[in-house]
Formats: sequence, C-alpha cells, structure tokens
Amino acid sequence: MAERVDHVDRIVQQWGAERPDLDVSPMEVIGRLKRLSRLVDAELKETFARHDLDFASFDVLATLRRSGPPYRLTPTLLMQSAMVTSGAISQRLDRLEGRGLVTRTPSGSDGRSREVELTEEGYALIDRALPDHLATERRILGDLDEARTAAFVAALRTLLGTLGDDPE
Amino acid sequence: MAERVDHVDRIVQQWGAERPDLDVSPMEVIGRLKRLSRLVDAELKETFARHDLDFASFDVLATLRRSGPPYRLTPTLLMQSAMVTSGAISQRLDRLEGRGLVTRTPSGSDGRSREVELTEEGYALIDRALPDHLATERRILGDLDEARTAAFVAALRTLLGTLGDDPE
DNA sequence: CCAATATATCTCAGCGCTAAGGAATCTCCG
DNA sequence: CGGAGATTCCTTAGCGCTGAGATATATTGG
Repeated sequence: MAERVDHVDRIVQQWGAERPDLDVSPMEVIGRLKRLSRLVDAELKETFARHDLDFASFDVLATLRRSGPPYRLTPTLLMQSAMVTSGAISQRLDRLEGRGLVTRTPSGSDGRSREVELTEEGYALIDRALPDHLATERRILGDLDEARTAAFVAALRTLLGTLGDDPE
Repeated sequence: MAERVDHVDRIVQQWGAERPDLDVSPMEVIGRLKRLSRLVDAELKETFARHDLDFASFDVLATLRRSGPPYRLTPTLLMQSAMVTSGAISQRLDRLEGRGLVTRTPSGSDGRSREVELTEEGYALIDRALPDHLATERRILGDLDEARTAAFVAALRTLLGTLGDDPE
C-alpha cells in the first residue's frame, strides 16, 4: 500500500499544528468530498463539451429523455430535479429553446404552467451524448472495486438521508 | 432496514425503462456524489453566513490561518489550494482587503509577487467561525459510524488519486 | 361568489467564476 | 550581457446562478 499523502492530509496536519485543541477530522470527509466533486465536474465538462453541451443543458435534456414518452415535463418538475431556482430553469430553457432542442407550449390544464418537450434534435443529441458521459463516469470509478463501490454508495445514501434528500 | 428510495434510485429506474441497453450504474455513485455535494454546500453556506462569510472568503482566510505564523502566503499558493483561477483569487483578495481581513504587500524577493497576510480582524474572524463550521460538518456526518466513515474516506482517497489530486 | 392566499413562470440586477490576455518581472542560456 | 520564454498577478467581458419580486392563474374559505 503506497503511503499516498493527498491535499486534505496536508490540511489536517496543518490544523493539527495550529489548532491542536480542535478536532478537524470531519474535514477528512467533507474536504475530500468537495474536492472530488470539483475534479469530477472538470472531467465531465470535457465530455459534455465534445457534444456542444454543458452540465446545465445535459441535465435538462437527460431529465426529459428519461421521463419517457412524450418527453414532456413542466419547468417546476425540471427545477426540482435539478436543485436550482426557478430563474435558473427559465434561463436554461431559453437557451435550449433557442437551439431548437426543446419546445415550450402552454399547458392545456393549467393556465399558469407550460409543457417543455424534447424536440427530435434534442432527443438525438442526448442519446448521442449519454453513452459517452457514462463511459467517462465509468473511467472515473475504474479504480474502485465492486465491494468498495457498494460501501461507498451506501454511505452516500446515508448522508443524503441525513440532509433530507427525498424524491418527493 | 428501511427501504429508502432516493432521488438517484428513481433516475436509475427511469433509465432502465428507457434505455435498457445501457448500464447506468455509474450514476449511482456520481449522481449521488454531485447531489450530496450540493446539499452539503447549502448547509455549510448557512454557517458561513452567520459569520458574514461565504465559502470563497472562508477558504482564503482558513488557508492563511492554518499556514501558521506569519499567516502569509502568495496569491499563487492560495490559487492552487483553492482550485480556482488566478482571476478568482484576485477578486477574492480585493473583497477581503476591502473588509480589512487581509493585507497585500509587495514581495521583497520577487517583484512580480505579493504577500497576502491575515490581519488581526481576519485572524479573529476565522478563529471564531472555524469551530462553528466544524460543528456543522460533524452534524452532517453524524449518521455515519466510525468504520463506515473510514471506508468512505478510503474510497474518496482512491477516487482523488484516480483524478490526479496530488498536493504538489 | 369573492377575497385572500398559493402556485407557476418569468425578469433582472448582482455575484463569483472562467477564459483570455496584458504588464511587469524573473530565469535561462547562447 | 541580452533576448526569449516563463512566471506572477491583475483586468475584463461574458456566463450561469441566486434572490427578489412581478405577473398571471388557480385554489380555498367565508
């Protein structure tokens, strides 16, 4: 086992010297989590760029695509799925609509609401990008064997539960 | 054990129905990682706000503080630690300098460089905020016992290694 | 039925970041 | 020494998001 020292090890060691009265062990987890998230983002970004996408656009298209026929959802549902504000969704949809990847039509049943629907081009684009995206994710996870991955996912589930991540 | 179904379970199930030809299992990990990171950010943000800070400012002050006396680093070092661009650091320092939390002075040995130093107020502020921040982190991790935390950290380490996170 | 409240979407100013590039200084090497 | 390239920090336009709030429509309770 190599004695790998990473960025967070150094941070924890520095705090140990400067503030020995504090227990900074939570940083071992949260610090690495934040750092990993940033590095993963950078990696995924490249894949998205190869398909003229960024994370925000991919996210909306994928949400519509996996919702199944007729590939149609309201802005509110997209907003909840994406964990962003309503303003952010409006702007994402402006961009996607401008590129012809989605359409926005008034809802028949609710005058306040609209139906966002994947166009054929939007459908084709996300189906082209998705396998590439999954390949990148698989590559990132390549050094984690099945058992450790399962344990990792279980821990992520627990933490998401603590923070109140419920699907409804 | 409760049969908790989370947001990502639903996503994976939807893809299974729409694209049964694809193995979307990497999303079980990356999807939860991204989602958890967002939720953690929101949680930490509240703690920072109680001390008139945001993540960017906290990050710079903490990096200076844990570097030890004389609490002085160059913008380049701060940039590398924070994983942001040089422009971002310049702007962070503008804000912190404007609030009197750090000072910027020319480097004695290198005419291109500057020394960023924590002021007394900056020192006092970070030492006040840090215990609160650690308490929040501890609360987030509260549902993970010691063994599972250790396994989680080991997995994070592996993934960071895959993505080339080295301290130098 | 109406008024009050809730909901759905959008607009927009402001924020922090990136990407690109400029200016000053340092380092290396012929 | 002197020129070429590297390094350090900063500036700025543009981007996506938030937070606040506007508008329109729906729902609820008296």
